[in-house]
Amino acid sequence: MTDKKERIINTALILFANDGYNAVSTSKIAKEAGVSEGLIFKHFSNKKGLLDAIVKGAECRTGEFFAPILEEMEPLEVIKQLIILPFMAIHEDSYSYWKLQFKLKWQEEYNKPNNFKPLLDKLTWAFNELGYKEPAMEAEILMKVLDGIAISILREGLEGQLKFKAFLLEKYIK
Amino acid sequence: MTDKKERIINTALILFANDGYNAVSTSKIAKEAGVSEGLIFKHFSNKKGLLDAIVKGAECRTGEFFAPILEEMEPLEVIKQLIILPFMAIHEDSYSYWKLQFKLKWQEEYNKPNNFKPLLDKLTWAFNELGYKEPAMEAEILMKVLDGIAISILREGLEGQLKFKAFLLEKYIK
Amino acid sequence: MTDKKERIINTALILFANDGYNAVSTSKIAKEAGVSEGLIFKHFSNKKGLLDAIVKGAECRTGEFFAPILEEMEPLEVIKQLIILPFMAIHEDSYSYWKLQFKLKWQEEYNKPNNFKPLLDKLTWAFNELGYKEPAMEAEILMKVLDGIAISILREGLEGQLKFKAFLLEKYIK
Amino acid sequence: MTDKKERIINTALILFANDGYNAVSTSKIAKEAGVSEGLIFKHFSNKKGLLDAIVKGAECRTGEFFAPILEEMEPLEVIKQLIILPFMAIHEDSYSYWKLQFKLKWQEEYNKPNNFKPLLDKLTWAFNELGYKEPAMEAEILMKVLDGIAISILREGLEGQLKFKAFLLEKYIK
DNA sequence: CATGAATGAGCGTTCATTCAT
DNA sequence: CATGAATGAACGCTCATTCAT
Repeated sequence: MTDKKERIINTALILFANDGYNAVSTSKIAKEAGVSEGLIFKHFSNKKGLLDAIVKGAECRTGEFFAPILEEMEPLEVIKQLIILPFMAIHEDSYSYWKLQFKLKWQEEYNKPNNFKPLLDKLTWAFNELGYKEPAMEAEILMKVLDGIAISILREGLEGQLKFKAFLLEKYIK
Repeated sequence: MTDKKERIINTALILFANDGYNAVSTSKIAKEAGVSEGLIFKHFSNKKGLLDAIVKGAECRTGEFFAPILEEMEPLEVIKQLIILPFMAIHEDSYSYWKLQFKLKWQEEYNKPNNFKPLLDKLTWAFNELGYKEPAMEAEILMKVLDGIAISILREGLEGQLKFKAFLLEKYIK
Repeated sequence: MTDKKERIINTALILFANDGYNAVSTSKIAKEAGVSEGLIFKHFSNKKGLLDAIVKGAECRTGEFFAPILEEMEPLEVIKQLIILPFMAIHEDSYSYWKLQFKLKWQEEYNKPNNFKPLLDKLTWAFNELGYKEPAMEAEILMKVLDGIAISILREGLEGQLKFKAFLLEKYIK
Repeated sequence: MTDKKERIINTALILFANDGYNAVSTSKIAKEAGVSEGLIFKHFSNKKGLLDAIVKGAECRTGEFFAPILEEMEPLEVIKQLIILPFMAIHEDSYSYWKLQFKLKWQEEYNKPNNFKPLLDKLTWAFNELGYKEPAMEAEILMKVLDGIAISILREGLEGQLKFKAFLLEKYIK
């Protein structure tokens, strides 16, 4: 991957995450990245192709966070690691990746397969192992909470949400 | 309010909710509403002004749903009514209002003050009345769950989420 | 039809006829016509739509030349009028219309139905009435000659071809 | 001539003939020919230079068809061979050469000297030898017919035009 | 109140061409 | 000889907005 191609991806990621895919023009990306506009299309064919390349790259990075949880065989540890996931994963480096991810959810036309399904299944398994009466529903509820926390972190920063880490760990892990 | 002005608002609401504010052109709104494009600007001066008018109208309607909860003085009843709120509020008539509301949350440029703050405060009060140890945090958590449910209803329909109503009522009301 | 709309059509006709449809940009048409580029698309939706409007207009004008021939019931008169047709029809006013017509023939993608078929049929009828052995072939041959003359007129002017009028009339009408 | 250079010429010829010079991009030629786009400019400096190379090559090939006619000293044989020329020359191998040739006639900017002038002169000579009253005009008329036949062959295939071969031979050779 | 002709800036994209390797 | 990254100008087209009527 050439330097300029990488600069396009990085610039576009940040701009897309901040302003939304539609609101960012390819000319702005090019200008910001210090590249000619045509180069974007040489490398990615489309504006959409550029987005795809970004998302694919992001999936690799987020996958790294998911893998250890999916492999964990201790139910309580699964729940614990899932609770602390949003607090660990959304740091400076990957902030834009996550923000883009959540923004795209509201972009009807960009219907990528649900990224979080494997985590939900694992969580259901954990609740089941622990003898919860309604493991599937417990899992979905906790996921909604963590989703909400992630959204708040992305919008208002980490600090305001940190209190929930201890609270949820206490509630679910005791 | 003239007939045509109202038609513009109603048409734009539906289009904005479905396709997003940026993706809908004023020309499409005019065509769909059966009015001239110029009329939109006579009435609302801006495309943004049209959005503001819609949001203001929406706030009135959603406020009607919030009022009885805010006036309720029985803590358990507050929680109960809040839990069933997303299942009651998001029906055909107001579906577009809510969808637009949630979509706008992700448009950075449209940063209206948090609509749900009064509800959150009331919920905190209720949990406090009921002797919960961390009423503020309990309230925020429940709000995040309900937020997540509302989002799912808007994206996938009511049916898949109905199960959570009973589950949450059982959990919080016993 | 507004003044500007008409100016767009007239300007585009001349440019298309001279330089070819693909070689003329909408921005050039707008500039030459003294109009904003956007207006072209307001009136004709497409660049292609503009071409269609021109061709439709041209068909009316060329139809006026064809009608009297198609109604003529005297075989010799049919042939005579057809021979003099290219010399009469391609004058200053309609020069661009014909040039465009012939140019579009080589534009594979623009496959309009054969305009000259009715004339060919009438000519075949005339040759048949006059007792020619192979009226269909005689008609096609004469049409090819007249086609060739029209092409030469469009490319090199009327003068060089005028001699053929007398020659052909002598040959076919005696 | 290197293999790749030849591949560029052959590919471009076919593409130009089918889609027209302007409609074919250098990138498409490169892709289709399996070479890098830069190589086209190394060899021909311009897109126009590539076209020139093709046309020059084509002139050699078409010249091979003209030579025997120009050398023929029997008037009737000249006419006969000229009549059958379009039916002989436009076969699979050289189809694209002729199609391109005729297409370029309508590109104003590509005004190459009339290729067919020597043939016309020879034909005039032949008609003169045979005692025709207006040999020059007879020659031009027959050339226009053959031109029209060539065009029809290129656009609709050989079959529909074959009938004219016998008809014209009968008419001119008896 | 309402229309619709008209605009100008910007969009995503294509293209012929250059140049370092 | 050959590549392919890179460019800049132009393209067809969309858009929010203005204004005379």
